[in-house]
Amino acid sequence: MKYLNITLRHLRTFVIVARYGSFNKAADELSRTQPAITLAIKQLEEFVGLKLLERTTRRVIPTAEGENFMPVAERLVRDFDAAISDLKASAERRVGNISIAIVPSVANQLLPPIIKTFSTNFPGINLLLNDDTARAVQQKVERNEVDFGIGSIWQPSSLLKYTPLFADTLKLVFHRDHYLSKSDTPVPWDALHRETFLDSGITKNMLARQALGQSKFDFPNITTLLAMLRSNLGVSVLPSLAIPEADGELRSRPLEPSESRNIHLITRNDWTLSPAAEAMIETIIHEIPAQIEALGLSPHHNIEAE
Amino acid sequence: MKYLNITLRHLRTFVIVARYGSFNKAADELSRTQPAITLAIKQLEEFVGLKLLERTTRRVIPTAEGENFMPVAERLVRDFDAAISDLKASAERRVGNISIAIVPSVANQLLPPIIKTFSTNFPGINLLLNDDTARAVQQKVERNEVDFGIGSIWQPSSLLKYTPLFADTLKLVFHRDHYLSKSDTPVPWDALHRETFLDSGITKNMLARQALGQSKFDFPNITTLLAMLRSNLGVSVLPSLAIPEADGELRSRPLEPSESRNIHLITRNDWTLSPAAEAMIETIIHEIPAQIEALGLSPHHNIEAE
DNA sequence: ATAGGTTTATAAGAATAGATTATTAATTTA
DNA sequence: TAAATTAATAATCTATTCTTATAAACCTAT
Repeated sequence: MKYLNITLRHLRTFVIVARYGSFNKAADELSRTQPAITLAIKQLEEFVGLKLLERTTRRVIPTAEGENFMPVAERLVRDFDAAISDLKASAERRVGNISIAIVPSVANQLLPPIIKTFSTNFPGINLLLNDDTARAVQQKVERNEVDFGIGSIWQPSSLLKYTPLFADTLKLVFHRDHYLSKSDTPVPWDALHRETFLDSGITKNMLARQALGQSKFDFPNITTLLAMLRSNLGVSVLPSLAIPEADGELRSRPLEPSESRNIHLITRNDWTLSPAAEAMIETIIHEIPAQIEALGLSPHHNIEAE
Repeated sequence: MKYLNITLRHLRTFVIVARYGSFNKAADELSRTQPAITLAIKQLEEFVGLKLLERTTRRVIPTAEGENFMPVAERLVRDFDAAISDLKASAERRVGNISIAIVPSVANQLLPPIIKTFSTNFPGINLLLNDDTARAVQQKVERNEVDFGIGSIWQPSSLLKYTPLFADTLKLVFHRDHYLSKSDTPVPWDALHRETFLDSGITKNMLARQALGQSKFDFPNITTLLAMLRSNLGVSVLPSLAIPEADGELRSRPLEPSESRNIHLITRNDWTLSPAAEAMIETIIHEIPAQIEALGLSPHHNIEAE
């Protein structure tokens, strides 16, 4: 025995021996043999330089110091076990915290039922939802401010991994009094040149954008844009999720050729997700088909980056 | 790796690695090699089923769970170390409680300066002094009510260990008006037959007692006995420690042959003393010579039991 | 781009601690 | 006084936990 290391096992042994008042019973309880117990107690006593258990072949009782040390040792053992089992609990996804960055359209229309499912399945997990623009979503994931993001691709980054979730079809939106609302057939993109086009944060960075030329109006905030549309200032192109479903004033028509914004799950390449976050992602991927079905969206296509 | 046991060493390793952000630095700090650290972290992570440290070859940072676990692990390590070092501190006699059973004569005359020395050397130790008769001292030690006793031997017991400390010489005591006070030469024991002998708890159980025959007076309480002597009722034999030093009314003469009461340290055979008690005993044994010198007593002789 | 240096991971071997079996010594109980 | 129970000891074996050596991954600088 060179340099002895005292471990929790020594304390655990001590506690059990003191509790049972017997080396044999303790050995039994701990599924070890009696000499192993003798050794452990001996090591502990030698290390601290104190006799902790007074023992004859017939009786084992703690010395004064042993008596004092009992509750301390018990607490240490308990605390340790509790800490490890807490850690395991979080590994088993029973507890945890998740923060998600997400674009508002998805957050508002698609996510609520998914969150409901998730929170009944994992009641111990706290969820923090940040809605933000596609750009901010990407940045927050890059900076590790959130566990993962949901949104479209702002600028592809090698730091990030994009997992396509579904495609949000772009539609032309306008006021019900607008002349376009007379029909609901697909509108060719060219037709937009004739319209007052209201640009949004969403369309500003898209492929089809080039076809539109420069627009006079630019509303990064969706709510403002919708207000403009409601006052029939012009037309805009929006992903269907961003169009309020039950808005009596607004109408929309498909575009020709059909174009869509792909919504991705955005994670960091080099980062391991917490089990809680992983569980959330599993739920999302599992529930998405039912939701896009319900909202009449298509699965993803036209994937820009993988 | 069969069934893995997580120990504090794993937590300690984790804490250091997380703190330094480096396996190599941690290995250095812990005086182990880097692969040992890798293994320990791997074991911990496998056991709890969680990645706690996100590591590339360049950087080591805790995951969300690792971050949460850090303060917990740190506290466990700290608490453990504190508990062990407290235990060692008590082994180093810095704290403790001692209770002693002691005969009043020793307690009053011999012990005060010793206690003073002790309490300056070990300020953290509490002392409880029970004065009692020699018989009660012995009983209290037997029953483990005190850490040890100091007194004469009442009835030798195999349970107890007697360590002679010094010999308290018996003297003949009487009033200054008594005719014996005319001289101060040794008095033969035979001479006592002619005197009214006042028996005490102390002399009642002694060897020389037989020489005295049956006495008419029996005062188990020393104070009463002294009062009787002061009223010149008769003479008595007392160990010198029991004779008040500055009592103008009383006188004493040595006995011939000289007889003495041996004062012992009394401990239980089968019991380990607390370090505090052991320190006290060491002080007593160390200080006794100076004290018996000061009081003019002799070292022990005539040892009845060993 | 590439080479060099730094860092963690892996594999194999050695060292050490811990466990077990068998036995002894001691103490209580009948 | 004998039997039974219990802790201590000794010797052997097992398994964990180190170390050495090497590889793979990644950043930095030229």
